[in-house]
Amino acid sequence: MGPAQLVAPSPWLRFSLLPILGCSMRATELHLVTLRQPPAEADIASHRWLVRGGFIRRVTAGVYAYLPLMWRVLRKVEAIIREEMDGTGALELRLPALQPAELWRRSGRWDTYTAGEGIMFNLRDRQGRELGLGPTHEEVITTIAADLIRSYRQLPVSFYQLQTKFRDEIRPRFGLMRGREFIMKDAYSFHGNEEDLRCYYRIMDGAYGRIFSRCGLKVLAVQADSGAIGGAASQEFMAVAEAGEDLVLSSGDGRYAANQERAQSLPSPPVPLGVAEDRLFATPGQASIEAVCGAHGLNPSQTLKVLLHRACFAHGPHQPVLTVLRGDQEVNTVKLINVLSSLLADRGTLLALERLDADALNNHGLQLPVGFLGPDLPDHAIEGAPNLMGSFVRIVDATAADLAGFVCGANVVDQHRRVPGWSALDVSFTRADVRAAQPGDRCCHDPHVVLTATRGIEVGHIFQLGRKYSTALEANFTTEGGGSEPMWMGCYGIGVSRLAQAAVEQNHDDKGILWPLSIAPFEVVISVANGQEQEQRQLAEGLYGELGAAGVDVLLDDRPERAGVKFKDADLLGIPWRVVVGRDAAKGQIELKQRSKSQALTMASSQLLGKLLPQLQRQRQGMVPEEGV
RNA sequence: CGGGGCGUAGCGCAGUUUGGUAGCGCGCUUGCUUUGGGAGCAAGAUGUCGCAGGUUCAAAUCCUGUCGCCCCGACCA
Repeated sequence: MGPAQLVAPSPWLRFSLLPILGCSMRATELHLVTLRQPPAEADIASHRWLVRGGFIRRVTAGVYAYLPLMWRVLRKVEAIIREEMDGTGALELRLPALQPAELWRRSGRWDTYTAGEGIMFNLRDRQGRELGLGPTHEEVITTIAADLIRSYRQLPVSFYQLQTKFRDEIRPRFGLMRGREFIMKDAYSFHGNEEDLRCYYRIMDGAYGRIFSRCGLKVLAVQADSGAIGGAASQEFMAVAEAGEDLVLSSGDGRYAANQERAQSLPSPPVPLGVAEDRLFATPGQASIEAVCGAHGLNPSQTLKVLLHRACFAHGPHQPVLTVLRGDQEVNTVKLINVLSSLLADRGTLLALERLDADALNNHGLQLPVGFLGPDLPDHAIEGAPNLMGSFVRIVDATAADLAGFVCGANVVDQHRRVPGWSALDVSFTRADVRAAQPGDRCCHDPHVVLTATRGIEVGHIFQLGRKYSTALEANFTTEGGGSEPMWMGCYGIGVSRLAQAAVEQNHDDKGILWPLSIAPFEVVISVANGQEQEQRQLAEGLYGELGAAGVDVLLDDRPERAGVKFKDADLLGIPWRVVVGRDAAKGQIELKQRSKSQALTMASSQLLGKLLPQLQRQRQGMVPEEGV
């Protein structure tokens, strides 16, 4: 029979009796459900801890419920984002998630996002109208801007929203890292000229740096590919983490960092190969570069690698593509897609690029000497294949094009060929950079510096879109001179829910999460070691009231659990500061401990606020606490 | 979409090969004891064994289909 029952006979009554204490809360009211065992669904640390700590629950593949603890974290992240966005002059609004296909057809993205990548959830309503759930909002905001903005006098303007986004990911994974429904901050800016866009882009760049740093994340800003969204300059913000899905290549001198999709580097020089005359030689069963090199004492850089692809465009037949790289290089499909897109711009959007390996060729009804292909593979080799029309688009990477003599396949099984130079081959190529930069490659800006690899989680991406969408959607404004021009646009995204999980990925140990204070669900937890002791309860209640009144987000762990359980849970939840009210409560003494430290500090309870508040102030501004606490 | 794996209590799992009353640990409920790092004892509750067909006297177990989930790959502001 606890005293609580005397005060509040109905569990609902207590709400009307609650004093207003900021965002403080009692564990008995929080509906805290932690798991002792790691869930089977989770594969990476941050996912495991978020589920074990009772922050999130999976509803279906790639779709999560944010439980009250997580919601507190997300609200704090959002608050930081709002402050920084408002600081750039951006205006918050909220756009619909449900969008008409018509808008996406006007920008030309409906097919890419539904038929092509298939990333947009789409549906027909009862009248047969086609709709999509927004994976991004360029179309809607551009239409609105076109409606609102008439004159250069109204520019520039920037809108942002915090909203649920939908993407039908082929393989959702890692909890909130790659979900099919997630929270995103997206901002869109409109400008009268390109210089103004560039200027605001730099302002956003700065705001992004502050947002991530205030959220306690270690983030690398890297050059990025613009992808399906289009546009010119673009930069990604990568939270450094082993579990990250992206590979970042950066130079030790800090002057260059790029997503591997985009990264450029100097290839290693090839081992020279003098070829006196063009001749065939037998390579029985040697269908790989390694096999040929091993058997004939060659270096891979003395050979050519030939890859076949099938490019599916929105208009026109499927295009066969033949790509040549130096034997020691790998293709970068993102670069290849970009090259093909611009080369065949009249075919519309490139919907898919399928690699034609031996199996795929078989499925297309073709028998080619795979493993023995040469750059001069004749066009008639693919005649009769129902899904491949016309002649090859032939692309040669610079590394291959620059070779004087080389070894390549002879287009005959078990035959390779020594070729004295490209002039010996009677075919023409488009020269392009389609090779993947690799860690260890020399940097373009300084050949003495090599690229190193870091894995990262993309938590933000900013783009200078230019006038792609404003042109397609006729978002024009009247210029000072009285003419009419499409507006210049930028867009700026932050994966809010992903950011929160990235923070966990960067800040955990074997006991649980270590939230950065600025986004922790609570700043302080008061653990009552033994809730049956009158002195402990009273002292804890007093401190709870004081901290709450001082504007601290404090959790009072008043559950009827043993001390060990409360300590384990406090560590699991990752609350940055813990106040233990325990055996010395009768003497008015308490313990103060940081989640990240093993040492606790014993002090009189009257000293707590004086010690703690200045430290909290520092940490809220993104600084580390002083030593000795 | 290709390859692999898994669906049994709230969570983690055994049982499936060889068909025969549905189990273990944690959690949950009640009581007593305990009370500073996930307590002890005792008593208890909880399952359409993912779903639908089929085989059989009998199916968690065998067969067929189907749905869902996880991992690898492909893919991906």
